[in-house]
Amino acid sequence: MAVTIKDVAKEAGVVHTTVSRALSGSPLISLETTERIRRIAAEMGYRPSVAARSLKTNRSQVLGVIVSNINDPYFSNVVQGIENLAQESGYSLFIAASQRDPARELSIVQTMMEHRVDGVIICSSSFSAKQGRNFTDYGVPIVVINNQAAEEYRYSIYHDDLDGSRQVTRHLIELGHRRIGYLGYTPSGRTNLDRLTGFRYEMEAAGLTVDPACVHELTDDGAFGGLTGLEHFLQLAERPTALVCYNDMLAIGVIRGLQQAGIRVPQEISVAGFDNITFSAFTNPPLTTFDQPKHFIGAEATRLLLGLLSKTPTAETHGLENVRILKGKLLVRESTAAPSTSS
Amino acid sequence: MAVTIKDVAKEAGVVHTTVSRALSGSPLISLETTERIRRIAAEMGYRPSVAARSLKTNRSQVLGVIVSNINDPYFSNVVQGIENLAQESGYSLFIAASQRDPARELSIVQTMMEHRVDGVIICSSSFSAKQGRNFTDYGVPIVVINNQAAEEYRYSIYHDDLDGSRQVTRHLIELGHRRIGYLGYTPSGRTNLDRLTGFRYEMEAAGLTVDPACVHELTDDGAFGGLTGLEHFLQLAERPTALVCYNDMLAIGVIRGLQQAGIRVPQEISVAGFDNITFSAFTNPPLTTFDQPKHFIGAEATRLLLGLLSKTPTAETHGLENVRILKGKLLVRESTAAPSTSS
DNA sequence: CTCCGTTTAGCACACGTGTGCGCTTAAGCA
DNA sequence: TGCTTAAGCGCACACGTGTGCTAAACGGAG
Repeated sequence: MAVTIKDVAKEAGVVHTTVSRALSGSPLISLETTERIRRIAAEMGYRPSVAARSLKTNRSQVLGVIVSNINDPYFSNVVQGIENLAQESGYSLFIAASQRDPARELSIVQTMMEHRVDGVIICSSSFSAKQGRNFTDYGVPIVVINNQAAEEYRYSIYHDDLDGSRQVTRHLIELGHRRIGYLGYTPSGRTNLDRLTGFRYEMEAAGLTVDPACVHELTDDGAFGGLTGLEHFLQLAERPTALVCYNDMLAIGVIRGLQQAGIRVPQEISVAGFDNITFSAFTNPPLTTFDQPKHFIGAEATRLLLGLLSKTPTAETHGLENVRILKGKLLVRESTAAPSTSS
Repeated sequence: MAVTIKDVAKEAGVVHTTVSRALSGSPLISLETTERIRRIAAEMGYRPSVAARSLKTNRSQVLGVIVSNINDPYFSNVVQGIENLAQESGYSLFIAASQRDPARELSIVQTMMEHRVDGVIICSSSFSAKQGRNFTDYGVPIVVINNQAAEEYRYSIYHDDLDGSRQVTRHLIELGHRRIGYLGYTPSGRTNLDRLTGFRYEMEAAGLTVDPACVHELTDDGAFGGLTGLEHFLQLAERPTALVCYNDMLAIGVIRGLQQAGIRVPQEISVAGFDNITFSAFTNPPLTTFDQPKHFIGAEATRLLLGLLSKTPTAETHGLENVRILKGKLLVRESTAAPSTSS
């Protein structure tokens, strides 16, 4: 079908071996022959078959990327970071969405194994560690991003959610809020836990108590989750004057819900998000949030993975940081303000 | 490294061909042998090498997906539709972002050719037709989604932008608007042109003239583009009372800009978007837009491509629709209303 | 008991590429 | 001229899988 190395060889009047060496720049072939063969190969539009090559070399030049959901502004930012670096380095990307469905996770792992991906980046907080083990058992290196099963994996990139959540909470406290609520999302596991812990930590540090009724957790992320989550807080006899949300999508839903209820943000209630997705700069009012370096996280994960690949499997991976924790920064916009004095 | 078909054969005490036939369910092998071999293969955790297989069969079980930008809510919706169907059908996805950069487009095409993808879905309005020809020249089928170079490709899925834009415009006219502006995005080519044409068509049908100053086009999409685009309209001596935006992202930027300028939406000016991305239900006010069936578009493109693959290349592709035009529906929310009587 | 048909499994080769090793040719030197 | 050496290139094989053809085993019929 396509033009092979043998076709090029025939055209150049040499054997395919010589072509192979010429294209890879082997010193065994004279410079002029190399030049000539390369020219002919280019003219014929020769493209090596990765399939055949990977059969010999055991390298597919493909990285697997597993996300929960492609259609999520947070992940697509991270994936873009991965893609940029991978493409520069000559790697292609298999992207698959697990949808947090175990059957689908299994299917993804099997397919990626069959394709002999060189490495995997798991960018899904809830991906089962058992499935991950399938990769490592076969010598396929894995880097995880913000995964809940921290200890199960050797190489990982994390965002310092605890620190971030503390900064957000402290910001609200410094504005004068005393009764602050937290709206969480349990399926993300550790990530949610860290953010909740940061919230609690800072509240206690300020000598404030956290009313159990002021911590509400959902199993639905996304803006619609924010709408339903808000109802809980509105029903409270004593409403909080500020809300810390697990992520921006929830916060966006909360703000929308408050507007529908005729409650002004931030005059009557302050709302803070987390992640800084593109849209959070365009809500009304613009959302105060914590800017997570999403693109950079993706790039760092890729860099770590490529580093693992360049070493021989047996060599000591000394010098590579196995776990990196990245920090973001607080982004104060207009959805947070001092509480009204009347309360 | 991994367990091969020969390892299984040795374990089962047969030759590798027998294993190959047993796994593919060939009638040449007795039922009991087949069962036994399958059990052993499963126990050993055997996973066939797609690389080796595709060498023989010339099928890689991989589809290439090319988008302009992964980090775009419109595309990620479409890609999710593609991914769902592809995974069901046992295909994996190579996803690459062109970033509207010709050098990067070339690199993507070459890489995908090297991996011998079975088919390609181009979901980037501006992808160069010259690059596309590279695929078809080598017999790799292509399906394009909303591409600007309609005629260059044989198989394509389109959204009826002309119809959609007419519906949006008519909606505004019926509300009583007479002076309506259009904010476009030229790099998307045909898509933008269709939406502009639909706008003009409906204006003329209502006997309204389109002031050239009321048509403004950008080379930057995204919400920030909306902010800068709005400035043009605010500087006009006679401002339009309604704005039709090329997409939701622009509209979101426009709404934000209007709020910053202290102009009320929709009381003083109505704003409409296009695409119905998730976020447009959560702007303030919620955005009137045209709901494009993004997920379905992706699924249809995949279905078309899989259909092409199931036929032999020489067979007549009779019965397959080469071009499908899908329709969406108008979604009236709260960012549009009758113009104030004072104007 | 032999012959033939049927079922089952093995042999050999091919796909496109990379690599160790050996062969040919020319040049250098005595 | 004959020998050594190096340069340049080809031969053969391997990677893991699929397929056409062939060989063996078995059973039934004459």
